[in-house]
Amino acid sequence: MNKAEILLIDDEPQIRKLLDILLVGNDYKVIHAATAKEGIMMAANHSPDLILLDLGLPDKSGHEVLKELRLWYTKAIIILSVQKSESDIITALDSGATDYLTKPFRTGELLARIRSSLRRNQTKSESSTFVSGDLQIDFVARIVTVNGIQVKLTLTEFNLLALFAKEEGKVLTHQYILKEIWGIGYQTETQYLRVFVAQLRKKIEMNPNQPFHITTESGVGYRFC
Amino acid sequence: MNKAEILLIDDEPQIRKLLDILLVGNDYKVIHAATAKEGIMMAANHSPDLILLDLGLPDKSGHEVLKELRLWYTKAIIILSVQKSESDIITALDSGATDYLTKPFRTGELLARIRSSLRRNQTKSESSTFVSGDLQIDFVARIVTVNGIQVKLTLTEFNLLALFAKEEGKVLTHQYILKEIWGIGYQTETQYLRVFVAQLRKKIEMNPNQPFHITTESGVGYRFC
DNA sequence: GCTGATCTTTATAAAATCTTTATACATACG
DNA sequence: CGTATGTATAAAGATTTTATAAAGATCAGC
Repeated sequence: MNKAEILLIDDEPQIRKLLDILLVGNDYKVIHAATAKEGIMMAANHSPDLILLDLGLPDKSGHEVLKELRLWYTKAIIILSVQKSESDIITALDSGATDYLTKPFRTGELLARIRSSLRRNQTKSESSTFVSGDLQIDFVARIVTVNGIQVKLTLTEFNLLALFAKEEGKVLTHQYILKEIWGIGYQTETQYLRVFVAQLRKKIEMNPNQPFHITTESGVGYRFC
Repeated sequence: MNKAEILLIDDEPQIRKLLDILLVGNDYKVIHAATAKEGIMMAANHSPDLILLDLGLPDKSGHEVLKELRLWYTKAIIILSVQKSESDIITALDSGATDYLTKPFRTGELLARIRSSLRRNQTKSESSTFVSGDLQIDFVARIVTVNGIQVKLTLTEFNLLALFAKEEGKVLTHQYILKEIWGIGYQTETQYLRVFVAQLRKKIEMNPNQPFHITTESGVGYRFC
């Protein structure tokens, strides 16, 4: 599981510092922006998993920033603000804020609300994908694409590729692969493996004669990268 | 658009009365429960769009109620509580609460947070209609049209198609589909599935011999797109 | 109980996939 | 160079999986 990336838009350096320590300490990846303009730009470039937005920015009203972000940004936006007026809260929530916390906030509560927001993001699209160069594997949907073009794999071909991807970089012995894909008792049928590796290469390698993803480790097995 | 239905679980009659007036006045349909037991039962029977849950119930801890509800209830649950201790808030949010408001709360803010939660519900769950090329499915009215022409589906056929549409793009295994449509214990009856897929294709595919919407993933299951 | 609709079960042909065989290529080593 | 070992690939054969029709069973409404 990768770290969730949080974009922090706040003009006060002390607050940014404080939150940075808090969030990094809780295993999030944090990126910073000090102004509205910078914040929107970073949101567009990084597409973070969650945005913490201070309403009191120097160059633009936080409500405007929120509206602008919501034109395209669909993940969680939590508002942090010294403003605790009801109208501010209502405006922000109705503009698409996920949550609204007033400063000073309790750090434990902030973390819990971040977890809650991230959790809801996730359930929406839980496609665990693997990417390596031109190759992309979606394990849940069982879709494999090469340069964006979908490739049709049979059951065994897909299982084999998924095994390779899970053990990326390692050398997998013939015996190990045969045991995992075909089961115990097939560990001497290396010819099966050769046939299926050849078929896989034909489907996923740009140039099957000089395989890039699945390389042969003669006498041992295969390596995927 | 139908009125959203809100289940209010609170033992204090005055609060229920107050909230009822507020919510009905804002065009929600409201149902009441005074105890944890009653609340869970009503949630199961009515499947409301949102639950307002008071933590201070007489018969069971609110945290327990929350956990019990979250075993199956996936829509929004907003906690109302006089407890403003941080640990209560954290526990509730981590148990799956959508939001947490401390009493006394401001009515405008409550309404805004309700709107926010309901909005998220909607985008998350499927919109009431699904469109893909020539095919259109109205989940509420249970009507399916192909090129604007209404198609008559039986109960099981419709359930199957709805399941496919909900999980668009993914491969659904035979077992999963059988469990969802026929229930646990039918997971080996793949022949049922084949028969119904063939019937569905005959009804919704332009060219049933070369199916476009429901494709076969041999040895695994089916994919809808 | 009858009727019509739907679901379940059976039978069989067709398609897809997996297994096996055959053969060619590559590399290392005496 | 010739042989041995390991590998790649095509293609034929065997097996599994799937599509479809159609017969039998079940159920609700009249």
